[in-house]
Amino acid sequence: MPRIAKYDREKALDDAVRLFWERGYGGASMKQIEQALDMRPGSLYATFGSKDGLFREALAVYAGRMSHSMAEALEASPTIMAGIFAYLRSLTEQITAPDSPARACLVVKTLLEVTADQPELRTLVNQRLQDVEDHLAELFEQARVQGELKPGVDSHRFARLVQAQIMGLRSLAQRDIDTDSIKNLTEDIITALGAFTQHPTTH
Amino acid sequence: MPRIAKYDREKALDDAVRLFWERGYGGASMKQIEQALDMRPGSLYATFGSKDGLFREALAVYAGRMSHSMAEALEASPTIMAGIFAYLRSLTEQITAPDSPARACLVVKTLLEVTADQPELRTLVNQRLQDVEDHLAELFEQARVQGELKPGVDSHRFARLVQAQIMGLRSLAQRDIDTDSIKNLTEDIITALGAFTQHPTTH
DNA sequence: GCTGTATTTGATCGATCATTCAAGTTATAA
DNA sequence: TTATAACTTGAATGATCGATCAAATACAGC
Repeated sequence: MPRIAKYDREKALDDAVRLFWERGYGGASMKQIEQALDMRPGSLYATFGSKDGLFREALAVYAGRMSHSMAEALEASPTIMAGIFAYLRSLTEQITAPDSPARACLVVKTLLEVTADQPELRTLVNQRLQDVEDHLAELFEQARVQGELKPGVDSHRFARLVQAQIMGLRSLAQRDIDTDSIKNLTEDIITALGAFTQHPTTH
Repeated sequence: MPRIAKYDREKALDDAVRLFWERGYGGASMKQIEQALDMRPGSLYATFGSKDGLFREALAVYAGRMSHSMAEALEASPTIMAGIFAYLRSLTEQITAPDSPARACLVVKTLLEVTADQPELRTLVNQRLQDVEDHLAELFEQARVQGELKPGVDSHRFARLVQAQIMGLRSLAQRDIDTDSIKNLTEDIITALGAFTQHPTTH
């Protein structure tokens, strides 16, 4: 059994995430992928099957990191809503970092890029976003029971509102805009969401 | 002086808006443009110069319609904030219409699609979004003076919040999601923005 | 109807797209 | 050391990209 894989799969996927995040699925050519991953076509196709296959794996890595980042913020916070707000602030730090490939979310970029003739990719992206909604909804259901949310707040509906806030924050941050404005926006979003929270426990 | 222009420029641009809105700039090939506009390459290039030129004109038409739609809502409303909320509801109706090419905003789709090697397009899109921010900021400055906004609200900062809300609403609406959820989201966004408004005058 | 010119057509351009694969290289097992 | 299998290389594939242009077409003025 000879020849160990020269290229580190994790390293390659990390480079792929960076490239796809920066340029989008259609905007990243195989030639650019070859350069970014320092792999030749044969190795790429042997390892990932296709550009589509590579993108799927890169998207999974990206989504895993995002959800890990949210989990961290939640663990470090006393309440769920405090954790959500901490996550928004941490996310703002991440995307305003000078080496961030983009500020907008890769999943949302793909959602807005994908067309009807890529049904599998479309389904995949929708599933990722549904998963996030479901995860948020579970959290908010707990928060509701614990009295962190105003009476009558629907957890799934609130989850979609929060998801829309994140999409809006990160899309607006994709504009040529200064960091302070983005941080102010994050604070304003937290304030706006305050319309749905019970106040003693949050902020 | 023979030969009158066979193809109606407005009709052609309308078709171009539909196609670009649905498929994005990179996702629309010249072949598809030829089909959608029922024009052959020579005519297309004689009329619009390039794919880029056609897109710029289509984007201007699109942006003009959006700003017209907002102006309509404002005219029909007693206060500025009521007009903004009416616009959000009208926008929701528009994008959930069965024949809408997409729910997400063409300008935002382009913002998330465009890369560093398209600096003119990037600048163009950023300028459009800055124009919207400036227009909203003027409106909110009026609203502030008229007591529609809570004391201390910064008009430009609030304008960016509202722009982010629209981006978030329309991006989330791009998911495979039912119309009722989108309408609920719109109402929740209006509720959330209530954190910045003086209440007797709005809703 | 004829002439002249603006417009349209459609073949064609070189470049780039994602992908394939035969040949070469390298490391392990015997 | 040799054999073998896994991996890498890079040229080549056909398709499609945006764009060009000579030839055909259609309309206004006479």
